[in-house]
Amino acid sequence: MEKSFDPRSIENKWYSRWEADGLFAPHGDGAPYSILLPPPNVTGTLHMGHAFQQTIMDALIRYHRMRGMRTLWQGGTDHAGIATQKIVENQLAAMGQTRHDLGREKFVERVWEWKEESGSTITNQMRRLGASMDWSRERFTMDEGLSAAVRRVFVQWYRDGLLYRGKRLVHWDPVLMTAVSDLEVNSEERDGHLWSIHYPAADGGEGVVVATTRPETMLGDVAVAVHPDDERYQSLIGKSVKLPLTDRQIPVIADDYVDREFGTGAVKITPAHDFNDWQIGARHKLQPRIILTLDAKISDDAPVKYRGLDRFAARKAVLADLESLGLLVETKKHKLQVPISQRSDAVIEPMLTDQWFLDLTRDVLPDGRIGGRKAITEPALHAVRDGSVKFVPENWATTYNQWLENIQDWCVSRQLWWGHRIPAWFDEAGNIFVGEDEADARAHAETKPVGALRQDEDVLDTWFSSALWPFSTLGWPSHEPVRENGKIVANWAQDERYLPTSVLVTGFDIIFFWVARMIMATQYFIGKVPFREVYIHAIVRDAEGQKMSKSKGNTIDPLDLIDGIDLESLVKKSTGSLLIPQVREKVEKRIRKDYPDGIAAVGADALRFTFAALATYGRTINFDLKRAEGYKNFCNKLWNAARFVLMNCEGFSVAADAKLAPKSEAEKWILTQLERTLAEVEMQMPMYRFDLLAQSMYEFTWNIYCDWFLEFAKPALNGDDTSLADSTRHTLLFVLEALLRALHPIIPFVTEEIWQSVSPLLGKSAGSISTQKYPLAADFAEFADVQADASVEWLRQVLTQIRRIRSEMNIAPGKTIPILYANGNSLHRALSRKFEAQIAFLARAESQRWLDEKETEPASAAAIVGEMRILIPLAGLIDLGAEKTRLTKEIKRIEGEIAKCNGKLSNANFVANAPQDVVAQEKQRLADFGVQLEGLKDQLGKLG
RNA sequence: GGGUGCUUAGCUCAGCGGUAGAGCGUCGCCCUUACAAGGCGAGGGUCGGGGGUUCGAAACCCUCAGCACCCACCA
Repeated sequence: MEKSFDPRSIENKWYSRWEADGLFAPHGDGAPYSILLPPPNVTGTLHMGHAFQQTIMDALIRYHRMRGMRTLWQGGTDHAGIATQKIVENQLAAMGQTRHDLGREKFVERVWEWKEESGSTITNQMRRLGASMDWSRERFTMDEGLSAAVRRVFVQWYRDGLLYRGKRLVHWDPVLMTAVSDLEVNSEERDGHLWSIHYPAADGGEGVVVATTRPETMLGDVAVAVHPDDERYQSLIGKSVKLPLTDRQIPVIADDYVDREFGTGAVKITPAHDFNDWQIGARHKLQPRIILTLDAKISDDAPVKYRGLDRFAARKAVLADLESLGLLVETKKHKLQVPISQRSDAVIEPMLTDQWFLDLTRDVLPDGRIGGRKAITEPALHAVRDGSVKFVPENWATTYNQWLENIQDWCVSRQLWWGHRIPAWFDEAGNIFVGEDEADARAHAETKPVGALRQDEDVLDTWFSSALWPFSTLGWPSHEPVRENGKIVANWAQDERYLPTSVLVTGFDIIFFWVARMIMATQYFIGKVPFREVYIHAIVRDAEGQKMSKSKGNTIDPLDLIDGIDLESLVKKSTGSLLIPQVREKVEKRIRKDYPDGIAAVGADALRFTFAALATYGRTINFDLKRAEGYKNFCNKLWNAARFVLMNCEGFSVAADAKLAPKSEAEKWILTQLERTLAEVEMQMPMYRFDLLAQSMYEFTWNIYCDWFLEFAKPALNGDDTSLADSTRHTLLFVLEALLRALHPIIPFVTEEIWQSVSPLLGKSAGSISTQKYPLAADFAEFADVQADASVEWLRQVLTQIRRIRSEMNIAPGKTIPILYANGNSLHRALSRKFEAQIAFLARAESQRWLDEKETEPASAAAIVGEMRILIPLAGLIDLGAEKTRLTKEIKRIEGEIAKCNGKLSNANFVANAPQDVVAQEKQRLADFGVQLEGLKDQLGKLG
């Protein structure tokens, strides 16, 4: 083995070998264990959040695979409608083209080309990370099988009366020119104004003053509303007012939606351009007036003067005209919530358009097939309530429930070109025909089509196909095997055993978009929940806690951590896509400050271990490069421990069936510690506590195995007792090999590389460590030895005490010292004899002996372990004053502890009420401290 | 307006009823033949404030303060 661990030289080698050997496909007859990959969008490259999530999934998959389960990690990518279309449109824009220049067919071809490119970038990134996904089953949300599932679902829901088309007010993105769902709209607080406008009465009276934040929409006003009990306006209700800037008169209506305290207590009603006004308009049977075009300009239904003006220009014009008419009563600064499109940052416009909706509020199905209220949402609520689907951490169930309980119908149509074309056709009379294809639509038609049929131009919301991911990827609705390039890639009837999947690993940001919708769709069509557990992980942010985003330039490509990147390349990469010079400058400055030397390569294993260690139950993870560097050192530590073991086992090996027979206390101790660590891992894995799991294994590897056991082994290996040396070799190998298996799910590459060298010495061999069994605590229970554990704990205390004295007394590390023992009992004598070699080696003792009862003690520095005293004679070594100071300080500390113990034990309530073992423990502590204090005081006295 | 979290060492975070912890950073001493990407040792916290429950609270309850995030139609 090389002196230092070099991730680059092993990672590619092992990944291609695993993949070529087909290790990632389901094997064996174990119980199924399956995970669905949340399909990444084909919008470019994976970011740290993906890498984090995929590391967690891969660790789970590898762990359960090694536990002997029939493991499927089903993956693929998502077409990501708007997002992907926008990327390609931006590319066209850079060449001065729009999608309309190409036409729909050519444009979609173009997007497919981009999909291929981005898709392969993504799968390459996943491979570099070590993701052991079953690539033979990779799917894409727009491939043929999945498209068939989309059509089937759409048609079925339509025929069940749950999908309908209607003219409704929807959230409209006037830049992208499409409807979006309410989930795709963010509300942002902006500084705006509240304008008060005077609407004169039609009969020449005073009229009314209305308050609005959107004066331009007054052109579409159809009424003014006041509260029915508002005394100020009683005389106006039922009368008309003149709508300024137009020649129209509109009625004053009464509706208790109006808040009398706000503004003037009178509200203009614009049903076509405001969600609230729409409701009021409907209640009062008012005809909406549309005064905006789809690109948010004033339409031809408004007065000539304003036609064609953009909505913001129109606002200025309207205000100016009102001002000059003396109708603008007041202009006040006002903070308001503005709906912003997540996709384009454009201000959303409520727009009256024809769209398709999934009915999520209807109570009863026409044929009563599912029955009960809310055919789609009720079962989804129920599944979480009765524990069929369990959220981890469980408080996310509250979020999920509240959303579902207040859900609105889902607008599923989008005015885009990239996506699943809606399987609906219109005849020349505007009748709708729905079917999986045109023939099917005709066959199910209730009326005879008038003239030719033409398919709906719109596509489905990208989340529509995502909702079907749990079963569409497994081949549904075809019960025939799905073949691609002659190879069977999925067979529904056979693969149904992978449903429900074992766990969904995802972020809380898509509980509504995706998690809830998968539960709804899968229950509706398959009659099963899609997954038993939903592990909601944290969102990855940068070291300062800022959300990672390309526009901030604080994203990191996981590959740049794995392979490293120099500063100039990093700057170029991070600023390349930034168009605004000021932003680019800022980002560059930040990068030069944060990464003055670029990013050092840490390798995939270290990155993975970092993710595991950061996976707490919290909501955010601040990714810190320093952590990754630390875990790179961890990999190196493991590597070097293995080198040490192999160096000391040259020419040594045992047969596969050779029984381990540990001879020394140290060997029994390390096996006991291993068992304990594995028991912790077994607790933590089902709870998804990767942070604790990583910590347990880190602690065992570094602070137990390396820091202590390897050191204990050295004298044994170099001593005269060859059978002890061989036993030690066996244990070194045995524990290391188990440790490698235990760590493999988190750090697969380095463990594989080392295992290939280590396992043959234990008579094992296999193409890959990943085909080996995961080590369980039970496998090591026979070696657990409480006695040895206690003995070695004693030894560690002795050594720690001596080392501390050496350090505090400034004894040069290389200098050997004489050690005297005093006051011990027969057990201490036995232990000191047993560990003589270890103490000599690890404490650099030139001699060790017990003082006789009557022998006078030389002036010494002393350590107290229980009632035993360890003396290091001062002659020439020790600063007497320093030792006195040290003892005094220690005495003070112990006295403090004793006071605390006494406080508790003298409290009658404590003794009476606390559990017996707690009281006993406290008494023991007091006794121990007492012995120690006595020893320390004695020692201080002896120093004069 | 509803909801969900968070506040513990300089930083990032575990701990969630019985002796305050980890990693990183800091400070000493060491190139000791697995590893200087390392070893040995040290320092550092009235666990956001205030009440309460309890023999005992960082942990449980109440309350206040601050910070996040999510949902929601006040023009």
